[in-house]
Amino acid sequence: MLKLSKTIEYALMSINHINQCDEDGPIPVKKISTQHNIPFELLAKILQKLSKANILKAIQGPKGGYQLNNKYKNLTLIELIEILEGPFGITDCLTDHNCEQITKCNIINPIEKINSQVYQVFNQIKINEIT
Amino acid sequence: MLKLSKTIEYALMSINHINQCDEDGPIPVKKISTQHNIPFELLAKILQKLSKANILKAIQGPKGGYQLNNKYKNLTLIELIEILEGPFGITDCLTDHNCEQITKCNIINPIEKINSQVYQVFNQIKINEIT
DNA sequence: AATAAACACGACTATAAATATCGTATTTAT
DNA sequence: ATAAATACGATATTTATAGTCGTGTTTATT
Repeated sequence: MLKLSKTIEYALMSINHINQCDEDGPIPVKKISTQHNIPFELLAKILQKLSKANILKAIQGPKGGYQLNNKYKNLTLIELIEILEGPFGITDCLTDHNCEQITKCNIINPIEKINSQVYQVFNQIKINEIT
Repeated sequence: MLKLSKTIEYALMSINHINQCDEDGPIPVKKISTQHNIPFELLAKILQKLSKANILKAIQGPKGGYQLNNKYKNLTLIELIEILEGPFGITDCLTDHNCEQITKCNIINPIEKINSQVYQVFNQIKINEIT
């Protein structure tokens, strides 16, 4: 509970990997997946999402791979999470509105307080600064 | 991902319920579970844990139920989480140390930073104050 | 003493979300 | 033309959470 998903971990590892790479050329998924022991197909999909969100730039064909886009420099943790997993919320009722307890819920206020505090923390964390 | 578990939600609802109850006598699980549409057996277990941790006081026999203990007044969210779910950590590697990526992990520092920030937030949240 | 209303608790099952795999298509450097 | 790469929907597997069941214990009330 309250775990960062593997998806987020793999994304952070990849961004960090690409960022710290000496070579200038694009980095293929294969390199990242073997070096960090991440399932290839799974990682491929994650990087595709980041590419669609313009965090990474995809280059196809031989000698292709992924590069960091400028947009990455301002990327916050909350943005990364929402790109990969949709709207952020520490309970389902904050994003989905299908709650068994809704009629007699007596903790919606505390939940919202906690949620906004976590949101704030993640909103202040820049991927650029922590990796 | 990064969801508060139902366990925590149910615990918060119960504490809040007991706290706001007009009657002075102990509140039986049954009342809380029916009023908030929470599975009885599940809730029973949660309250048993809180009782073992001296957050609640259990009173057995007819007219029994649960009352708040004084300890509840200083209870933080992080304590509640750890009572009900064990050591807090936003990744398994921070608590379990069985990680597939351990040899080539390049994000342990960022992970630890994020973890300690969330920990701090939860450590400052007093259940007493938000409910 | 008998009864019934409550808590105590280990073992088990079900469900949903996360994780991982598979198959096929597309792009492009050489 | 070929091979190395991304693109992506569909499916399968795994895991953690959520929920159920059965049995036992305590104690107020009669």
